[in-house]
Amino acid sequence: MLQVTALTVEEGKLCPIRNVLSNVFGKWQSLILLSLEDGPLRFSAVKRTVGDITQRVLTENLRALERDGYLTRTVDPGPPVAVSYELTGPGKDLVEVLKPIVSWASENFDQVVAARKSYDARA
Amino acid sequence: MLQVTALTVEEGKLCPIRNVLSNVFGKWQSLILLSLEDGPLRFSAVKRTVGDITQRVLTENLRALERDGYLTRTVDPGPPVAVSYELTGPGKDLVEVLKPIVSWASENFDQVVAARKSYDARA
DNA sequence: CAGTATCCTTTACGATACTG
DNA sequence: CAGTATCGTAAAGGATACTG
Repeated sequence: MLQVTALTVEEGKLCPIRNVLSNVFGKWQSLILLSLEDGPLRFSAVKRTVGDITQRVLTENLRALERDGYLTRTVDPGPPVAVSYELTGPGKDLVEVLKPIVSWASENFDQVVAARKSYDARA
Repeated sequence: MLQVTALTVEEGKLCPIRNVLSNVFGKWQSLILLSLEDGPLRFSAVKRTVGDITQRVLTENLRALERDGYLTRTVDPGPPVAVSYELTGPGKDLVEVLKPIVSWASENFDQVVAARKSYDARA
C-alpha cells in the first residue's frame, strides 16, 4: 500500500510525498508554476498572470520554488533591472503532471459546486 | 493561455482551478483521499494510515471532502458505532489524476532534496 | 469507536510603505 | 522593476479532555 505517514516504514526517513508535495500544494505554488508553462516570465508578468498575489508573497513563493529546483532566477542588471523566471527540467516535468489535475478541476467544477450545495441543503 | 486568476476572464466567475484545488491541495486532503484508494476504511483506519493527524483535524477534513462530493460517510450504529468512508465516482477520478503527482514526488524526492541542499549552500 | 469542545500556537497571507 | 521591511489578520492545525 501507499505510504503517506510522516515517517516511512524504514524509520527515520521522511515521507517523500509529503516532503515534496507540501511545497507544491499551497495556495500559490502550482499557479506560479503554471504561469511559466509557455516560457520564461519576468517578475511583474508572473504577478499579472496570477492576479491577486502580493509582491511579498510572490517573492517568498518564487524563492521556495527556486530552492526546490523547479525554476531558475536570472537577473539582468539594468538599469532598469530585469529578473526573469524560467522552469527547469524538473519544473517542466512537474507542470506536466500538474496539468491533468488542472483539467480535472475545470471539468468537474460544476459537479463540485453542486455537491457542496446539496450537502449544505441537507445540513 | 491558462487562466489562474481569482476571477476568470468573464468577470464575476470564480476560477475553477483555485476553487476546486484549494480543497484538495491542503496538508491532509490528498493523503486522506489516497488512503481510501483500495476501498472503504473506517475512521480509525484512515487515521492509522495517515499517521500523525489528530482526530479533530481528520474529522474536519473528512467533512470537507464529503461536502465536495469526493467521499461518502456511512454510519453503522452499533454498538459500538462504526463509520466508514468510501470514495465516490468523482473521488476515484480525482485519485487517479492525483497518483501521477504522488509517483512523481517519490521519484524526484532525492533530486529535490539535493536542490535544496545546493541552494542553501550558496546562500 | 467516532467523534465534540476548548484553548493555544503556528504559518500563511494581506496591506502598506520604502529602496537600489 | 523587483524587491525588502513591518505590522497585523485569519485560517489551519496541535494538544488535551470529555462523551453518546
